[in-house]
Amino acid sequence: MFLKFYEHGLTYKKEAAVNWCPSCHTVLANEQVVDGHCERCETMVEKKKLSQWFFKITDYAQRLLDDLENMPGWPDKVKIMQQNWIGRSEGCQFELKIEGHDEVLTVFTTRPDTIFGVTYMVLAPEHPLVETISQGTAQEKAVQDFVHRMAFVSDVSRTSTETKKEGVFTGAYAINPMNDERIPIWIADYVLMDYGTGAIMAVPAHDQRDFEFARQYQLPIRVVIKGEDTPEDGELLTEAYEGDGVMINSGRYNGLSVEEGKQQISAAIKQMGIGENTVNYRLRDWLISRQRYWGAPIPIIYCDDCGIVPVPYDKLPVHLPEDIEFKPSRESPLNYVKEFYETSCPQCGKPAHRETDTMDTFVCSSWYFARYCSPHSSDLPFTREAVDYWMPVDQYIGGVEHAILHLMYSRFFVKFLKDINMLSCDEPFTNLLTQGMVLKDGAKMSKSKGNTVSPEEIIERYGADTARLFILFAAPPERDLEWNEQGVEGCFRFLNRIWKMVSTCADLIVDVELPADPGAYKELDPAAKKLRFKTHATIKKVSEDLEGRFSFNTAISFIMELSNTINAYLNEKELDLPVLKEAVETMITLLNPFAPHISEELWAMIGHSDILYHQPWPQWDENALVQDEIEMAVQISGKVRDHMTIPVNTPKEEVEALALALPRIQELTKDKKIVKIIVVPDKLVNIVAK
RNA sequence: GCCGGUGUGUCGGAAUUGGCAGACGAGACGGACUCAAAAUCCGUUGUCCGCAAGGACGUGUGGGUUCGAGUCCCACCACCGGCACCA
Repeated sequence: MFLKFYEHGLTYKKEAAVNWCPSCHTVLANEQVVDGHCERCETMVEKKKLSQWFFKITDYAQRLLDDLENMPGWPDKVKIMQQNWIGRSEGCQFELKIEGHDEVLTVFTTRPDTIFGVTYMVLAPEHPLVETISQGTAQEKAVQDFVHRMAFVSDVSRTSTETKKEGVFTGAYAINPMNDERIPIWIADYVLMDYGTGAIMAVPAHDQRDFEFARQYQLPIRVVIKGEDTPEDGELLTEAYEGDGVMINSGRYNGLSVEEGKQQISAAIKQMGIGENTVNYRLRDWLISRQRYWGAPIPIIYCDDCGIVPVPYDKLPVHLPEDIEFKPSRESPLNYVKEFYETSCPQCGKPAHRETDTMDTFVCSSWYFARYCSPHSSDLPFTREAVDYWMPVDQYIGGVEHAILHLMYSRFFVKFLKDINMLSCDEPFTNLLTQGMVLKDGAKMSKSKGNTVSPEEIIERYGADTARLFILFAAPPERDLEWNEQGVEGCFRFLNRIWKMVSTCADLIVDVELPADPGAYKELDPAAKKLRFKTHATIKKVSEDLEGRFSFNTAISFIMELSNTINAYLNEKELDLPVLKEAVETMITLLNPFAPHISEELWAMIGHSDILYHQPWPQWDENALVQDEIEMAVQISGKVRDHMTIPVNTPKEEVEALALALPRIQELTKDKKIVKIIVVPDKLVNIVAK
């Protein structure tokens, strides 16, 4: 995989200030840094300049974004998180001349309409022009000090909105291409080198960050967009005005709206040949090097003569040495394994050395599902035929914590694999369910918090069926679930009740033959008919809840209801044994996915010698769901006042008449005028009376 | 700050399309069984008024649409999650 990306120019090595976790002793991708802390061990990450391997995921930014539109099977939450992470923004990139220098300064802005409001420029401290333009000015020393200091400030504190912005004048000036004004060039911590061009035009009147900086360093603030009640004098502003309005102080563009201004000024910039409309993404390339032992080796050899040489395909895979020693330095032990490290150059044959960094484990998890489709393929990672048959995955289940890690990396991989013709789907996972976590005392179970519940203990005490039943019953799958001992107890009791109930009636039904033709159930006494209705209503509800809805908790509650109904039926004087048997069998069968062990036992107990798991899922009989009579609610002006039991499909007029004839309704409406009557067939009737 | 999501009894949660809110489970209370306890079984359990029949109120708050709103619309509050100096 790595070589494929490499061949297509999507893998590159570059020196950059990267995220370094001092505790894990490795670098991390942007996605693995949460609030400035390491995703794994929560240590504060540092910045370190290192030469590292990257995957060019940014080349796929637009497609990763666009295709989210066609993924109805994914939760919006996850799609929005990916959208934000990719962070597309449209704007205009253009060049400015620097007074007294040949170099030009390139900036990116989403607000070209505010170009007449530029009162200073800002470069990131790491910007390559910083040294050149400050050289020989009175500011040179101050600039050097500032740049030096910034190199040691962590990204977290630098990019925090809380910390005060800091900057220093470079001594140089740029020329505003629209009005030839001289604009001082500053450097400041609030501009980031790795976004856009690392340089901005500052418009303090219409950008809050620029506004704060300008106020702090007494830089001028010029209003160029007039909102409804905003002052025209920048000195009177209390905060930047970022809303819509009419352009002012902008020469021949005065009077235009923000939208018109954006278009016309970027058109002018393009015409002048100094810039064009561009799109920027917040998404950065994926840093995949790791200084860990565990991980796929990066198949690269460094040769003094040939440089970077990929390991040839016939020498793959590169195996990790197993005879290794972990040193307390926590450096990757691969650096000390000569047999691994030392090798020869595949091109010239001279002694060379291997890359000792390994790949981020997310690389491997980005395509394992394709490998799963053809696990036995030995010469290829997977065969085209197998992936085309199985992929994409119909239903994927995982935690939300992977929303912008695994789930985006995998999408990137699949798109690339499609591009190089290794598979033919656009997306890896058609439907996604983000399941919740199991919590104890309101927190994620973890050893360090000491709030774990050991599965062995639960299984020992209640059995695996109870544990499974509780987990599925306590909350819908996408929600977090609080582990509750009493709830577990409740599920255990439920299974015990069923066991007892089936035990007591097994003798009654064990030899009963169920009629093959459902028509045989026609003549039933009311109690039996009710039970049969419940049986089939339960089949329907449980089937519907499992299919697509994944509503396991409600499915289980319906089975509990059926069990309660059967239990009540057993008190009847006359039992209809086929109906009873059908109900009991159905209950056991529906319970099978949730409590496989006990349901198999019960299945055997009522006389079956085959395995329940092999039985087909029960089908409901629509005829059993047809009721003769139905209870309707009778409302007066939206409030339920009475009920009546009437035949189903009673015509509207009759329902109205019956409702009005009820003594209670007569009583309550006798002094009132009936305005109108609404009948919802077989549900309720609402009499509007004044 | 921006963008999402959620808000229902004592608790976990139902209510799938605007149609009887609180299914199912837990907890609590009362009763049966027991010398007693546990387990089990039966009953009650949204709040308030009432001996009762019944009534009033009730899905975060305030308003709106509708014969009818937990569900739709507007504003606000609280909590959770994501992003956060991205120009």
